[in-house]
Amino acid sequence: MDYPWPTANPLPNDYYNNCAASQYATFMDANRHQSKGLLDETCPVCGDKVSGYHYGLLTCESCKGFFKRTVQNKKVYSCVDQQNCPIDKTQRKRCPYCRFQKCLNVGMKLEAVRADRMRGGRNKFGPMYKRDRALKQQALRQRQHFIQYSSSFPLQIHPPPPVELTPDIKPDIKPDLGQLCPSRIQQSPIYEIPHPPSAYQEFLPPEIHQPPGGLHRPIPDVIHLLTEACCNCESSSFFSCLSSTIEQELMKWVTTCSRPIFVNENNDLSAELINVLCKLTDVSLFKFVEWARQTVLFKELNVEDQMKLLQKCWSQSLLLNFLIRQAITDKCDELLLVPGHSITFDFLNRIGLRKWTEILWSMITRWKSLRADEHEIACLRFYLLFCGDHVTDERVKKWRTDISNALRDYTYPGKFEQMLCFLEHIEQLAGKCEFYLFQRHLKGDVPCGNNLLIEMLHCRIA
DNA sequence: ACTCAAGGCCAT
DNA sequence: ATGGCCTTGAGT
Repeated sequence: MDYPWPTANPLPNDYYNNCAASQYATFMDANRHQSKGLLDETCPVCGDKVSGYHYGLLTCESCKGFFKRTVQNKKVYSCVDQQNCPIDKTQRKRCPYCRFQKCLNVGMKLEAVRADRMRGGRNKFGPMYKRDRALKQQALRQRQHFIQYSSSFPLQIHPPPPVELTPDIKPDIKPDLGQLCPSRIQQSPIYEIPHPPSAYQEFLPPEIHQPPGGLHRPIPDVIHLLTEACCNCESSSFFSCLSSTIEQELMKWVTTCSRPIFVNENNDLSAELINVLCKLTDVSLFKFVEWARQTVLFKELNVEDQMKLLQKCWSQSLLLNFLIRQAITDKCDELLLVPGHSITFDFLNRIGLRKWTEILWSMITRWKSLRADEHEIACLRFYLLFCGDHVTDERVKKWRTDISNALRDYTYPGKFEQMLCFLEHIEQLAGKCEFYLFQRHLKGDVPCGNNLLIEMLHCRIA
């Protein structure tokens, strides 16, 4: 059926029509209405108070009436301006053309207006409303869980302090990754590398004193198995895929923004930077899940158990992978992005990320001091992988015990405890990062495209 | 019997 | 034309 009114839509129609519609509504909802009930929300068209589900989504009473009148009476509007009039509670009457366009753009459904004008009853959207409600409730519960989860940790990742880019640096950020750490910045006398960092000491595991080498015991069979499974998880193909994607994303970002914005007006990571970081995380996450699902032991589990384990460990595993990669590089004053591309800590400090730099630097330093070999790293990877609770398969608990026993037997006395201690710190930091990302997600800073990442943020099990 | 998303009514 | 409130009726 053809409609005479505008149907311009910034997203493909099927984006709204499929189940994505309710997910989108939930996502938008979660952004706008963090701690309120379903009806304490704002209309996606004009921002007025929502009165219920109307024509596909939660809207206010007036936009419901407006949409109904427009469709029923087949009204044709025109815009006297540029067809981009602002629509809010006070100005919604000004331009019906733009108001109706916005109704369509947010996903109000023409087909929910009845041609026969029959009153009462239910339509085909009933199940969608139900599903949407359930998703909102789930999001609300998870958000509350995150808040509890977060408050149980003493450390907070606060926004970094404001650090102005010095005028001589700004024009030098060119669309070339090599330019991210130009030698002039590295040699700048103005900023000191936080060496050693003063903050976040309480966050660190104790100093590790490595005894002389040669204290490892024979390698248990289980460790051989795990080491073999890990040897290709950061293989060249795996890493080059990740590397080129990261490079492309960074390049795209640096070339798109005439001057990259790293922190926003609140001195928090800018939405643009979060956007890039989320894309990188999403790719890393995807690769990690891909590796886990085909790896020894894990692949024997049913999908439900696999999901539970991945939901529990994904952020910790990504952080551990990051630390492992970082330890490979010799430079102690640089953050390795991908092979061949690094950013100096000094540069990160300059762009306002000092607090983040300090945390990462501390973790990297302590990880390096652990001097874990490939067998120990494999054990830690799998130990994290099998740390999830509420798994139906009894073998998971046994595998976890076997791994920790094997690691204890293999390492020299005391190192096993140090490693577990380090994993606890990884868990804390990963939890903080996850919570921070979830908050940014609620603010709408995590782009919809990061499907796996968003799914993980939403599916965190209490 | 109750819910709630449709359409209808009518003061503004 | 708008928008707050009312009526309706299939689904639960």
